[in-house]
Amino acid sequence: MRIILIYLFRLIHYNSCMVKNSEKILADYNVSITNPRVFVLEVLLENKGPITLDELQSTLKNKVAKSTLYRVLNDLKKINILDEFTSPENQTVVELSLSENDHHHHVFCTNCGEVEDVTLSEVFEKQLSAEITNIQKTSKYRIREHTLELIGLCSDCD
Amino acid sequence: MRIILIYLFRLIHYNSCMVKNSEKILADYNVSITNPRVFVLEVLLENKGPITLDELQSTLKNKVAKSTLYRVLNDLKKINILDEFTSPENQTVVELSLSENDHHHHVFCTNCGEVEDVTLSEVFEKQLSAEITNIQKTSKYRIREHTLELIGLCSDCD
DNA sequence: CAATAAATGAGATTAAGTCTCATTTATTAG
DNA sequence: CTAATAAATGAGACTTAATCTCATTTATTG
Repeated sequence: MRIILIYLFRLIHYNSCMVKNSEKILADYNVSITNPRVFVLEVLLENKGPITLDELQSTLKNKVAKSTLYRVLNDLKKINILDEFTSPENQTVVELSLSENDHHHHVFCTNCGEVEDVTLSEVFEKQLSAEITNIQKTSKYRIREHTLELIGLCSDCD
Repeated sequence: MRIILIYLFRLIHYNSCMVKNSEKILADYNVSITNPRVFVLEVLLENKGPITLDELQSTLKNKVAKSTLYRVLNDLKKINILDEFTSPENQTVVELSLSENDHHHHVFCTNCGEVEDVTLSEVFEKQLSAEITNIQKTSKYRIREHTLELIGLCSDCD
């Protein structure tokens, strides 16, 4: 019983923190605090990492209308705290990017579609920058960004 | 006049080669040789590199029905000579991959949507393999493939 | 060349994402 | 706090890329 109470307490505490965070984020970016925005942000914060739109939608089913979900995601993209990309299996994936300096990449499971963040070593990112500098010398492109996608199987599907 | 004739000769020669190549490819893969398949392959061969579906479609307009174009592309994917991917601007891009050993990457123009192939230096691909090996040690994913996307502006849009 | 199987074209269908508009919710001035 | 105004939402219509259906055409095989 005691364990259950502790668990419940933690759960409530945890969730209220998420709500607080969500509201703070919206306030910080001068975006009005509304239920749908808080709900979406909560899920994105709790998830901690990239999430497929399918998963996001089914999590929020009956809480946020489809049109509103897409609108909220576009709001978050506009204030530059949401990344959106397409998986190799053509699923739309979405991820909060709250801090400037969290450059990272993604690894995809080709079977179940799960995605996770991957951070490359500093040494390697430097090697990569050097390579890009070299490529620019002979390329007609001015390169501003890069993304490395790793593709494989997660332990569940392997 | 002579120059024009030489040009025309080259053009005809070039095009007939493409047709030949297209038919040979289809024959090699035991796929029956039909007009739509030859038309699509010709465009992909002439283009020499990645091409957006929009561009492919407008090039083939009135020659191949939309449903057939998609079917032919799926045929080529099935025999494993066509790669398909999505650009950062959400355009579908398609590219022939005829030889096994032409591992390469892509650079995208965020303005006009143009895409080109990029080949990384051998040294850097080795550094990349090493980094992936390291990542695997602590990751729950078994990594089978990787793609590096470079994003920027082409000289026309810069 | 005839019979059979495969591929095509035209348009219907599906599903992700956007748009519209009447209603609800948030913000602001008093 | 309340009324007036502005912004956001929900429900469902609309758009568009991609797939599917089926009658017709084209390729293949005997």
